Amino acid sequence: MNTGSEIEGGARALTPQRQVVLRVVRGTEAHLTAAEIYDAARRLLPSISYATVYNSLRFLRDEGLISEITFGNSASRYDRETGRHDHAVCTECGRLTDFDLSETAALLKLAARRSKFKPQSVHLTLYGLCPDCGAKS
Amino acid sequence: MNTGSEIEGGARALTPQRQVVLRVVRGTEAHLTAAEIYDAARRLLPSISYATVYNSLRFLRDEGLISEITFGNSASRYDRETGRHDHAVCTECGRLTDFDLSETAALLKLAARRSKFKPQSVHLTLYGLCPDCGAKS
DNA sequence: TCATAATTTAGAATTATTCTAAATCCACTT
DNA sequence: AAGTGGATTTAGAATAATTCTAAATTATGA
Repeated sequence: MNTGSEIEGGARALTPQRQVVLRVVRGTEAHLTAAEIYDAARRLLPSISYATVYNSLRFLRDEGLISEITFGNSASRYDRETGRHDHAVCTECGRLTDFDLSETAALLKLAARRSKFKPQSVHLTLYGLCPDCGAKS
Repeated sequence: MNTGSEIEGGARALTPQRQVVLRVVRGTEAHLTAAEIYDAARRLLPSISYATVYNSLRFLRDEGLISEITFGNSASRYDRETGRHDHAVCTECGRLTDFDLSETAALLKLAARRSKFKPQSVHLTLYGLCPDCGAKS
C-alpha cells in the first residue's frame, strides 16, 4: 500500500549511500557539484561509486530533500535549500548566492497569465558582480 | 584604435560563416540548439564546420547580436531576442517560451540590495505546464 | 608581394552525465 | 535456514555537448 508519499516500506529507501550524500549536501551552505559531493562522500563511505552519487542525488532531488541548480552548461550544483528562493550569479567568477525576494513569488500569477502556462514555481536570477569581483572593478 | 565597441577594423569581423549562423538564428522564433543551427547553416553554406558554428555563436553572443539560453543540463539554445525578457519552461515537455514582464525589471534594485551584487540584469523563469501539456492533465 | 593576424576546418579531447550488466543486499516466504 | 524477487550498488562503457588543437586558409595592410 504505497500511498505515494514519503520514504517507506520496500522501495525508495534511504540507504546508507543516500544518507551519506544527503549528509554532504546538508553539511554546507555552498552549492557543490556532483564531483565535489563524490569526493566528500568517499571520505565518509570509501566504497561509494560515482554512479551511486548521481543516483542518490537524483533520488534525493525527486524526494524533495535537496534541490538541483543548473546554470550555464557547467556541472549541476546541489543545494540543501529546498524552499522557493532566488539566485544571484556572478558574471565574472561564477559565484552563486541564494537569497529570497518575497516579491518574486507575487509575480507567479502575472507570469502565468502572460505566458499562458499553468504555473508551478517562479525563480528570479540576478546576473551581476559579486561583492569580491565588484570591489576589483 | 579599437574603441572596444561594435564590429570594425581588423579583428572581429562578421565573416560569411558568422553571417550564415546569424541568419539562421534570426530566421526563426524558435530557440535552436547548436546542432540544429549547424544543420540549417550547412544548407546555406555546406562547407561550414561544427566548430565554426560554435565559434560563431560565441562571437555573436559576445557582440550582443543573439542571446544564449541555458536550462537544465541539456544543450544551450540560441535566441534572436536580445532584449531583456523572461522565460517559461514546461516541466513536462521542456518547451520554452519568451515573454516580458515589466515588473521583473523593477526587481533588479531590490535583488541587488538583498544579494549585495552589483546588478547587470535580471531574469524571471516560470516553471509550469505549457498550454498543450496543461490541457492533457 | 610579403608578413601578420584572424578565422576556419577536421578531428581529437574533455567534461558531465547516463547507461549497462553483473553483483549484492534485503525483506519475505516456505 | 534456504530460496525468491525486487531494489540498489558497482565499475566501467557509452553518450552528448562543448572546447581544444594544429594545420590550412583567408584577409589586411605596410
